[in-house]
Amino acid sequence: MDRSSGQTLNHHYDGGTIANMIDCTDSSTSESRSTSDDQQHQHQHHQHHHHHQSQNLNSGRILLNIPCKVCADYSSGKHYGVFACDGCAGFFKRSIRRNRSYVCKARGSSANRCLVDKTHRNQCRACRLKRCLKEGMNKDAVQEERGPRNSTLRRQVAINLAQSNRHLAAYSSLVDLNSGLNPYPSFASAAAAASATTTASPYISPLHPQMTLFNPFTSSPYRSYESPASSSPSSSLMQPPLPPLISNKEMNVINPPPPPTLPPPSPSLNQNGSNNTNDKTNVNKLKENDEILKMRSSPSSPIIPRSNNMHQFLPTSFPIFDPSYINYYKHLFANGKESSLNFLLNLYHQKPIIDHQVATTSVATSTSTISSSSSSTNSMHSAHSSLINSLNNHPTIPFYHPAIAAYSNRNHHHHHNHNHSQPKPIIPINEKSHNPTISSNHLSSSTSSSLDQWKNESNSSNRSSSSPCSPTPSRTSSTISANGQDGPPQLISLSPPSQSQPIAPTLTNPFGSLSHPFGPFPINSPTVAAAAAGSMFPAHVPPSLFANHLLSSIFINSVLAVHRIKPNGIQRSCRAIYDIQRRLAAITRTRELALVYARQYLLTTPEEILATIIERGPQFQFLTEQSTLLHHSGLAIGNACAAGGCGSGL
Amino acid sequence: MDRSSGQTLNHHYDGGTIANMIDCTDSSTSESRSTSDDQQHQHQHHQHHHHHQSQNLNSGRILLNIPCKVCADYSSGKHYGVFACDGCAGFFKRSIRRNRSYVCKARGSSANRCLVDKTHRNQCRACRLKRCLKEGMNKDAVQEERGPRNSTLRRQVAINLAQSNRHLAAYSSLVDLNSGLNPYPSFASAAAAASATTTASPYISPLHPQMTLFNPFTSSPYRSYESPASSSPSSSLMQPPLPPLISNKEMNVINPPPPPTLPPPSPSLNQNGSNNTNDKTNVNKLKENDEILKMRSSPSSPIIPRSNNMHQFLPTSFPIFDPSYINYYKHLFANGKESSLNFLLNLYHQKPIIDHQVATTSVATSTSTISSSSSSTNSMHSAHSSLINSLNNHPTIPFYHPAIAAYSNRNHHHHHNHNHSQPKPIIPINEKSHNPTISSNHLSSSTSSSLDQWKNESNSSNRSSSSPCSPTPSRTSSTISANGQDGPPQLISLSPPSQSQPIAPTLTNPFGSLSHPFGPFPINSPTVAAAAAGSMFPAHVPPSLFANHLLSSIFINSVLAVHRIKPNGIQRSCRAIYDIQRRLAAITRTRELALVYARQYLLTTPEEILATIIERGPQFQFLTEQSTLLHHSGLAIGNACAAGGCGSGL
DNA sequence: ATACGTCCAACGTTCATGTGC
DNA sequence: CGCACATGAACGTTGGACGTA
Ligand SMILES: [Zn+2]
Ligand SMILES: [Zn+2]
Ligand SMILES: [Zn+2]
Ligand SMILES: [Zn+2]
Repeated sequence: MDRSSGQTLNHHYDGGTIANMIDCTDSSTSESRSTSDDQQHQHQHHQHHHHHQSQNLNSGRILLNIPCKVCADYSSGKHYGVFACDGCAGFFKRSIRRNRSYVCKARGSSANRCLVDKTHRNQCRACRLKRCLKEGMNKDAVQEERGPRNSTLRRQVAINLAQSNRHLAAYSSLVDLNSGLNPYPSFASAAAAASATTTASPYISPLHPQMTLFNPFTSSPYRSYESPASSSPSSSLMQPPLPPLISNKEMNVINPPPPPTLPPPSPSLNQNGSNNTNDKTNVNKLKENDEILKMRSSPSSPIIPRSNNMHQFLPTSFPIFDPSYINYYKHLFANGKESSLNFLLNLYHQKPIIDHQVATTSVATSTSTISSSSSSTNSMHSAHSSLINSLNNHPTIPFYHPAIAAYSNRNHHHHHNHNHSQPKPIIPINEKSHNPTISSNHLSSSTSSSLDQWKNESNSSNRSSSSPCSPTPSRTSSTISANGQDGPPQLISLSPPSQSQPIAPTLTNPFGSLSHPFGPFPINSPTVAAAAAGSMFPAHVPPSLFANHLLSSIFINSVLAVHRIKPNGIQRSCRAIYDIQRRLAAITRTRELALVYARQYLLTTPEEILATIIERGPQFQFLTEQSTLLHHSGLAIGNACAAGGCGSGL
Repeated sequence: MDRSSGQTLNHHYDGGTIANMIDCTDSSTSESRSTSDDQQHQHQHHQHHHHHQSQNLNSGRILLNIPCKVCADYSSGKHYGVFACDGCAGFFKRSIRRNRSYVCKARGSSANRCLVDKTHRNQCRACRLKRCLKEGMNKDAVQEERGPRNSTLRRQVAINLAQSNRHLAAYSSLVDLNSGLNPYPSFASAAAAASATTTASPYISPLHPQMTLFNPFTSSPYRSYESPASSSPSSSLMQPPLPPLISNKEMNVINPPPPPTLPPPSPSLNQNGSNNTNDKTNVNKLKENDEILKMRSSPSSPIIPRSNNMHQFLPTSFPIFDPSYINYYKHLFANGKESSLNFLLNLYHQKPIIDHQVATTSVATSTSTISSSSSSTNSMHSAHSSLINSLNNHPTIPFYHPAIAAYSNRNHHHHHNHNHSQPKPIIPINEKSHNPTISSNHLSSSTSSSLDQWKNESNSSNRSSSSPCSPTPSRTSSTISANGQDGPPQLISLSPPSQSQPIAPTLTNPFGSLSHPFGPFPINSPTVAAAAAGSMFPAHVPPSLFANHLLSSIFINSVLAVHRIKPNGIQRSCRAIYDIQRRLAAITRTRELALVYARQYLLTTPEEILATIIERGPQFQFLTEQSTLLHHSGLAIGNACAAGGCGSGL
């Protein structure tokens, strides 16, 4: 086993030959550690009773009090046989794996004797590596490189479609096909369609380079609500600096570097440049080269000039499902990954039935104070403006975001000189709001074997003759009536419809729910973060994609209310999402990655999402720790999947 | 370290056929091995050359000469139906359990044809999994995730104990100590008190041996509601066999084998018996011997005759906290298990203030159809009977249990001949019920620095002079009024107080909440399991002890409503818990371990818990389990503890 | 004993950031 | 400045050790 080759063993177990041998090799410094292994063993056991390990305050990272044998930094455990810090471990791994050989630049008597400590360890690679080897780091413990964890996306879709095809066939056998239109198109055709346009994604299209501090999604109507974060330090509390809201990767997508910088594909790999020193670099170059070739050879990827009109490259329609089959969609989402695959595929490959008749999502309290664009042709954007509206005005919106909790626990991370002697109260939040899209009124249909069980009962009467995916909704203005309840349709049932309780500005809401005591600008209210921090669990978040992420959840549920979205709508939605992100980020001082994912959900083709889901499962990448967390708890698989992530497709 | 054993193994097999084969394949890596191991290898190889199975010297690991059918490494026996190594077995388990799907990165003709052997098995997970399946590994043999082991739970408690001192110190500096009574007893004194009576628990006291199929907690008043599971096969569905509800361990506690079987402590360890074949057994024997010695030498552990009167050995009082500081307790619970340990300590070591005036927990719908013993002297039991009552009657109880979800996902696992061709509907549940103990009406107090912020505002007027842990509640009959709301006190606010909506027997609950369409006997209703299966998330479970386990959570919250419990109450509570367990187990066909833990919580004294901690404390105090748990989680410590712990105090 | 399980140290990758050219 | 590469903190994975029925 590779692992077994750890030097560790030698040092620890034999106490004799090998350790002595190694110690003999480096007699100069080994005095402090020739006793080292055995004595250190004793020492460590002794230390166990004291402060053997110290935890980083800001993260789950554990650092031991044992110093790195190379640089005397805090080690994070044994690496390659010795106690070493992460940096030295990584350095050793990279050096060994790439077969690097460094040369000390020092001359004279100080040659090869550079000081290697925490602050100087990067000064001389040669001496650092020498020190690593001298301290006994085991080359053989460096394993071979493994494959990438997630792959380049679109290519692999077609590979796995056959499997999904069988899966879907089981469903399609249950479907009562009328009008000859298969509501579940076979994956073979889907694969063909996908492969036809593969790697030709126009969504990786450039925009105008803009100020990074402003909303990159062109002129937002919400800009008037932007808090001048940099201009006005009027807030009473000194706040940590706002992190960048958009990652470099996303910024490269929406606002890429100058397009003609694609290097010409190298005809020969060995001529790739002067700094290729080994094979591995060549392999990487090969991959890059392949990518470049693909992008070049893709039939429909011209060199797109910079433009603000990103939407011209978006798909012309983005059909969403029939709300009368909302229960079936819920089932698909609840069933985990493979079903959401079908969901996404159906979502993309079906023709929109409700062609130009776009549902307008009506919110209970639909006086949009923000949106100037709640036009009926853009229901997605309307949903999002209502989302922001709710976020601003409504007292009972479930206000959970993990970053907020993280914020209140880590908020003084960057500012050690603040007074944080008193612990922040962690206050649970009792939420009263419910998402109607996950209400359950279909318990009785569990025994029926056809897809009719998934029909929304309130709408099934006038839709029984239509195909599940080609319905004509009876009323287009209310797309979600999850409870089968008559009355005003609600996108997000944030409150009792009549609002019998006035919104108390104080905190003693008799409903017990979190009230937003601020106005429409909740940015600098510290109570929000403190309050939301107590909500450890997402309250009524459906077990779907975007679970655990409230705002993404709201987003995805608002998507369910949309029948179509046009490119313009996608852009506007991104704008809205960015606005939400900025508001939240102003509170939490984090990047609010969930909303980045929400944008990516919009800006990514379903094929891309599909490929990612195939590879990673429906989880946020940064949330997989939760599944690890749940791995230790007693939850079952489905729960772990749902609770652990179920995040955005990308 | 332990890992070194792997290397040893590889080397000592090198002379064999398989090793030669492997060495031929990857000569590069084997050549680079240190020469120091070669001698060892020769030696061991000679030793074990002709044995079919060999055991590593350093561990009990046994490797066979049969190669892994997947990667040709040495197998350690059959895993999931085929001979496989540990790595492939674990990989298969993880992949199946997490429902992963991988995509081979290879292109062209070599796609999905990656070499899978010992050294390359980690290069392509897709091909590895494919190979696993091809070789016949059985997906169905992968079981569900189990809960954390008891030892893990103990260690976590130990870790949290170490932290709680600091945590509590931060609070105690803020506490205005009046009457000279430190409301936070130092852990040193607590430890001393615990160690004084350590392992002398009279609670490990025998009972009458009873039928295992009946409730071992004597005659339950709920027995009339028991479904004659074995006698009446009247249920339409053939159900899988009910697992044993009580582990052998627990049964030994409550109903032990004949008591005088305590063996005399062996004076010499080397004479321990004939079946000690190695050191490991001797070590275990040493531990056992030590235990026996301790039990014998404990001053107050007489040989207790079998008796039904277990309660005579229970503590006479079981004081619970002041409800006026309920918010503080909530905070403690929200902060994770470290705080809940304080909870336990405070809970036990404080004198009951409300001495004989036991609070009666009144439930909103308090017409107990089950309990014949809702006497005022047993509030704990009353809480539990109301729990059962709610479980039976109430439509809006958050009905989540991981085992239920697990059941519906795999319910036909053991019975292949059932028809399960149609997929089970997974139906999300929209829950309306809220746990009042985690309601938040204390947002405004986040900036106050004293413990007064934790005071329940509705009760704080007449309690401001009392110590946080020694209050005199103003009204004893309503212990929890979490919202600061006047009106009927609610233990678990399962419904709107006035019940404006009649409980609809159908499924079209306008509230969108899960209704129990069955009567008071929900045992054989398949819709319950199906419906509850959709509830992936515990709705409003506080992030406390027993998080993720609804019923335990309800239990622990009901504890908050109890000021005292008498031995009789503990027994009756165990009865009630068992009843709940049986009902749930009838649905889920699992053992419902969470409720076993709940009983242990009752039957174990805080001294026992503490003694275990102290006993193991120095050993585990600085271990890295928590770090590993937290290492991958972006959550802060408290959250991770709360989310990952979810266990009973023991 | 076998074959499930969990646990966790020590591997791995990923990617924002830093640094030198 | 941009580019290319190195760095290391933060997660994810693996498999040997050990618990349990
Ligand atoms: Zn170092
Ligand atoms: Zn140097
Ligand atoms: Zn194998
Ligand atoms: Zn492959």
